[in-house]
Amino acid sequence: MKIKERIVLAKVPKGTNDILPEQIDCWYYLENKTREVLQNYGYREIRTPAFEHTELFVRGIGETTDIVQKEMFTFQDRKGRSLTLRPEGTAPVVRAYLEHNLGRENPLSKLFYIGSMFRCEKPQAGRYRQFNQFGAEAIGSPLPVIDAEIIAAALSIYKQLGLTDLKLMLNSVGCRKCRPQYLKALKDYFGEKREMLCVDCRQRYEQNPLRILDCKKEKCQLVIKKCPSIFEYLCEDCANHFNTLRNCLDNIGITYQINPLLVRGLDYYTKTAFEIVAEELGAQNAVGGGGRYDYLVEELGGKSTPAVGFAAGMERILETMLKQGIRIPVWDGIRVFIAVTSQEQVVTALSIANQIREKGISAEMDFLGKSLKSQMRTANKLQVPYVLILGSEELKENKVTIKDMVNGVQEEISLNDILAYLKKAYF
RNA sequence: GUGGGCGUAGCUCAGUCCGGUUAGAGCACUGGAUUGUGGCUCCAGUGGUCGUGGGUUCAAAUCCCAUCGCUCACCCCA
Repeated sequence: MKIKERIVLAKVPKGTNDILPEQIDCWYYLENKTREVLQNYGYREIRTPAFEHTELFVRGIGETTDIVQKEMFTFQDRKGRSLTLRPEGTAPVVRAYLEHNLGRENPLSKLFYIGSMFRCEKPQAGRYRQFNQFGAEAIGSPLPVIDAEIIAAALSIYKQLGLTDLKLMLNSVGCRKCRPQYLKALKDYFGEKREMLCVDCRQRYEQNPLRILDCKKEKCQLVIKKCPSIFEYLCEDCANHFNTLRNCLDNIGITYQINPLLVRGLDYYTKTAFEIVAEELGAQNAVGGGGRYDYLVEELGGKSTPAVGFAAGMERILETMLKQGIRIPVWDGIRVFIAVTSQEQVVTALSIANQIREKGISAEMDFLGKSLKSQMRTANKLQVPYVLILGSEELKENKVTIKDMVNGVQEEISLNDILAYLKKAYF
């Protein structure tokens, strides 16, 4: 094959990554801890397809959101139906909840997922086109105590992973009743000062004034600083919800920072909105976030059902773990290497290797016809604690040499004693 | 979509400013250092159209133009 062709063929698409064997232990560790913690909190795993009908996301996430407007991987199937690779996990979970009537079995469904999400953005640090998230959704309860629980579950995962110095940011974005009034107040406020806002914010002013609060531009910040606070406009229900949530969090020892400017990019949030940030990460510093979405189930065709959820970015978590120097347990590696002194013994070697493997001990041998010296080098590179050396002399007497690679000592043992010897070494 | 930085061996990079032997180093990889034995050391070897295309020149990794890729930031998010 020509070099030029190889350059294109042997290259991942932009914004995607291979996870190589040397990195896989991190992923196992993260996934296992996540499952463990979420199951302890009573959440059950659900797996939904990697793609859905486009309409699900348009309706669920919101037409005016950046995700829907410019970040979705949308394509047509052969019959012209529009499908989209899932850009987030909540809408698919709610879809599955409705499709399988999970609410009928159980008035409260506690579900979690782990999987890849897809967004067609320009990649940068901590942002990829295919990335992995885990998340949890509690569908069916309007009570603030479930908000507190799901926040606690998220924080517990980070804690179990050994992460420190994470900040929980908390806000309420109101509901159908009170948010329109706040939006009107924002419009009134920003309307007078429109000249001082950036181009993007003038656009946001028309589409979704709440988003202006998120703008990081200095001149906008000056205006935002003095804008009306959401907390002056929350209705009684929302205010009570928020206060009770705070009370719950205080009581279980979770510290948080109230940030009235915290606005999430998905339209479905109501009442509680939160974000968990790690300062190490720089520009893309959110390792997780979530909130309540009391209208989403209804929006997707179900009956009115309150719900709350969160999602976390797994690449960002691993990145933070790396920056915080957290050690991750790795695979033990191969325990026994079977070396041969000549090719006549390879079949015997294969047979012995399989016997060892069937007892649950990992074993490896040479498949390249290498010299004994070179096999020993391979064994050493694998950091194998024991090497079995099959020599013609010993085999005549049904014996093999077993070498302890740590202290370099070797002895001859009978073929029948191999398993007993290894078992003694490992159990 | 907008801007900045960077593309030389599998990896980390030197060489580029100021054009001039056959493009280098370390690590990694392969083999060897007396019969069938790893690590340390020593020796040798494999590996590069210097991202790609064009231009200037007697001569280009080096200068100019274009293009692609990577990366960081903005926007937004995980």
